[in-house]
Amino acid sequence: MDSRFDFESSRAEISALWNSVNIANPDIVRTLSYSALAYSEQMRNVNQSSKVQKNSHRITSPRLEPYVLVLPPPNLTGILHMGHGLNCTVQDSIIRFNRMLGREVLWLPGTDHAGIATQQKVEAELKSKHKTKEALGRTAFWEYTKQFAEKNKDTILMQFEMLGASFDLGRYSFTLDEKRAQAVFHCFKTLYDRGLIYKGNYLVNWSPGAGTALSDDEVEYKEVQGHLYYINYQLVPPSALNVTSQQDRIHKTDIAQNIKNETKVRHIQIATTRPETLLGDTAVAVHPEDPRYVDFVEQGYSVRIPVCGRIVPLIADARVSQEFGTGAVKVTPAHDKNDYALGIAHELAFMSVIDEHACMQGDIPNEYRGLSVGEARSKIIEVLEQEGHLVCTKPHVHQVGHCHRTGTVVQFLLSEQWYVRMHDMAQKALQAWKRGDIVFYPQTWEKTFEHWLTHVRDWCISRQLWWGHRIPVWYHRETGEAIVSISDPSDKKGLEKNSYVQDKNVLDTWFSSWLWPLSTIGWPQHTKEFIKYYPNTSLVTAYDIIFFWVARMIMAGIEFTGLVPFKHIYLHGLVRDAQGRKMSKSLGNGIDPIELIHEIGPDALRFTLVYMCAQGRDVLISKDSFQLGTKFVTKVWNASRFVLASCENVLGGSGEIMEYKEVLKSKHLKLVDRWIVGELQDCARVVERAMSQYRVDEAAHEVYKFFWNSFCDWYIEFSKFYIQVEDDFNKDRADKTSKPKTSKAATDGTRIQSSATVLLVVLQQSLRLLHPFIPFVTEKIYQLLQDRFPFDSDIRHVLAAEAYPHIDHPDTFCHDITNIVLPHFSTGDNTQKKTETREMSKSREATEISELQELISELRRVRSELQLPKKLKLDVCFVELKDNVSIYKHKDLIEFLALIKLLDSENRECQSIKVVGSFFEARVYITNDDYDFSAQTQLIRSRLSKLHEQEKSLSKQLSNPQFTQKAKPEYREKIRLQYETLVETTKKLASILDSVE
RNA sequence: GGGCGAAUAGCUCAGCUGGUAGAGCGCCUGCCUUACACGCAGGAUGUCGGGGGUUCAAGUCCCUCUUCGCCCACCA
Repeated sequence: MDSRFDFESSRAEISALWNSVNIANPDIVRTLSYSALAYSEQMRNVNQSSKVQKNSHRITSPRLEPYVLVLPPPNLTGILHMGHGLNCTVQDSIIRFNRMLGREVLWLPGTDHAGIATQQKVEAELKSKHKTKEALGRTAFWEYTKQFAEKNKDTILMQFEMLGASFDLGRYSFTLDEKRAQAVFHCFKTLYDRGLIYKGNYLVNWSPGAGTALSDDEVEYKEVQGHLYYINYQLVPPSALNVTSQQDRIHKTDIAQNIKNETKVRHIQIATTRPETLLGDTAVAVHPEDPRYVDFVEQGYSVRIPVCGRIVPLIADARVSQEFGTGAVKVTPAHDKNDYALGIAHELAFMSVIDEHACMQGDIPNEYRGLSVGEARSKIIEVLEQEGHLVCTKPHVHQVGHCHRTGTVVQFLLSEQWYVRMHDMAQKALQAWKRGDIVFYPQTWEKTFEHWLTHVRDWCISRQLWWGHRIPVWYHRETGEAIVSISDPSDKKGLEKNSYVQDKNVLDTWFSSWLWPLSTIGWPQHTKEFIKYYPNTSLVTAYDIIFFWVARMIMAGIEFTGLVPFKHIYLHGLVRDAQGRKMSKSLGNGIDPIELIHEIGPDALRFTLVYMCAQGRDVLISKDSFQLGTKFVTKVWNASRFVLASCENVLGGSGEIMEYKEVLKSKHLKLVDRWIVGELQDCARVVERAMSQYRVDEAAHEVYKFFWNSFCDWYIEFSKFYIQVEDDFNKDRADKTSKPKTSKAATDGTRIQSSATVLLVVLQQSLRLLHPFIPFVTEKIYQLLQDRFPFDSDIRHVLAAEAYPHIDHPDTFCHDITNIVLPHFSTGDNTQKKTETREMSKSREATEISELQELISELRRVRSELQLPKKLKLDVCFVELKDNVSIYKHKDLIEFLALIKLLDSENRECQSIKVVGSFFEARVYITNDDYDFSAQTQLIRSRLSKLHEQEKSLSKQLSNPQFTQKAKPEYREKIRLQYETLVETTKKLASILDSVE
């Protein structure tokens, strides 16, 4: 075995192993132990699930519901980015964890056709080939795009496999496939029949870049440094107007003469950021109480628009702010949201002067027709300046809507579109949330969710695209009658074919995505799958699509089934670079997950992401961040390598392992064995609690700490003593010391073997603990472990299908190669008394092990601080040992790990220094070196000053009567004990200082 | 304008229900100790953004101010 895990060569092999047992398919009964060969016989009928489960060894418990999760379908526009990497990793960790808990797990994958984004990409591709979609025609374009999507789908699924995603590919869904199309149609028809879908001519957000209308949510407002142009509009007194022309005074330019005849030409000044829209102005509005303009309004003045000379009314409306600009606003009802509302209220004319390409059009002076909005703006400013209408220009920062897909500035146009009425659905969703049917993790998002639903507006669902679900509405060629139908209704109506023509537009992509939890499991049919898996357990996604997707899914779920689509929503953060910027191609700060997998492996990538995914926070990473995962995976690999090699050495190969079932009785287990098992179980418990709260980062932290600090730093080091006892070190010591001591372990073969076996078991269990996060390396080791020490003679166990170590499943803890019953943790007996004894003995042992660790650390510290060479064995003698002789039980272990020799009596012949701990005072002899004691004095001094400070604060606290009266007794006692220990330690240290000086 | 969040070691961040501050990286010292130098053993480092309050006790709860993010809405 190499000292680095060769993930490149193992990845495919392990994926193949998982595939061979179809790990992701919930329809297969998994006995705890898989037989790859026999797996096909385990296919079961869903109907018989309960029966089969009962007979299987699987730890599936009836009290556990199935765990159901749908993958947020990635867009088929390209390849996966780091955000997908995070999303996938988090879900897979949750899924693997729940699978190992014995739940029936369904994780359903799929992809999204992403209407606008995909069509954009394809059109760009066509453009580079000097083609257009129009030249291709709708059918050919569709086929072309389909192929494009198909190609990306293959890449994306391969990438998911590289990440280790254990979703059920057999249930792969695509938002645009036949089944999903059925669901979309059913949805449309139902909503239409319920009166929740309507068509109308309204002001829409129009993306000139994508050539389609957008929903409000697809518009991104960005701050833009623009200008505020102050323009004089000429005031026209009613006398100048021909009374009979009041009705159609717009376009009347022949009254210009009348105006000229007025002696005093007066102006009203307006302010605008979009002067080009003045061509579409059909009024000027002021506040009804604005003293500057109130007279003009009352007297029925009109206004003459510069450039085009049109006369429009001066209107009064309370929505106009007196404070902003000049208090007078030009009104362009066809191209501005607020003006649209004014236009409706005052029955103004709607003049469309901007077309769908953001070019000027309509009833405007010829020289402007066809100019782009930008060109028109420049030209109009020029003309206004020449004609003296432009008063001034001021810089102005304002928010401008941009198409969130193409980035082009959104225009507001009048257009006929389809809409979904949202209000009632939103109310139902709010009620469900208030009832607690749905819970957000972290909960902070609930307010955002509530706010959006409370203020939701109708959803524009039609898109002027070709790639998507065609709107299932057919219009009669002559009568215009509209029929909702998936295909030409002519036949059904007994009419000639092609009597109807289908709506040209397609539906918003989200109109299929919002059905995702429904459509992927059979809806609108009430299939068994649907009944079993709906509602899903949870949804795991990034917070940026809470409106687009999450809120809408909830509404759809409730609208169509009366139930929320999932119970938990875990919203994780976005992946950003180390400076907190979004990863993007233009910034060049992106990290390609697949490239990185080739570099560091999937486990290192996964572990880092999960470790850093703190709730409610974005994940800021640079390439350096991944060291964390890389190092951890290597550590796991090497520790396992050591365990395997050592155990092979001690146990001598695979055949013998079976005998150890007998050997491993509790009486052979040592303190350190029980300790590490306890640590492992504690860790598993914390992981379970963390995972149930979607605190994946915390779970990762815990397993990291357990594996590295407890298992590697302590337990493996302990075990080296028990299994490597007959090495040179001990021989050396035996030669040197007057009283040679053969280790107990060395003389007791059974004990070595049991130690090795426990080591194997703990490793095996640790692998299970780690597997949800780093599946590849752990699975690889699990297989290697079985190569040498098969758990069962005929069955090859797959780690991904093993049981998670769990305190509540004692039988699952040490199964297979061991069946050892661990005295403290066996739960066979639950009587109160026994529990107490167990707890007491657990705490006594906990003290023992922490004292052992403290002593070893202190002795190591002395060596390190005094810079004594490692090879120098130090003699140590206890001067004082606080009511604890049990430490002597571990004499050999201490000597081994601290590289010392414990003497029975004080040796006064050479120099020595004292070491003080919380429960001991010892003398360390420095035999064969001259040693400068001043260094030690220095160290003691600095330590003393710290202790004194602590002592002071504790004593202050203890002498406070308030504290003694009010603090919790347990805490008071704790502080008192702490203080006593501190005083004692300080005393000892002080006396050492005295003796040295 | 409304909402949410963040300010903790040089850097990036943990710190769940109040009990006397942690990790990784970086830094210093010593080690290539036959699992691992992507390592081991030690070590240093913090007025927990400022101010006030509640409490025996506040990084943690409340108020307030400052700075910085994000989301939503928007006065043209």
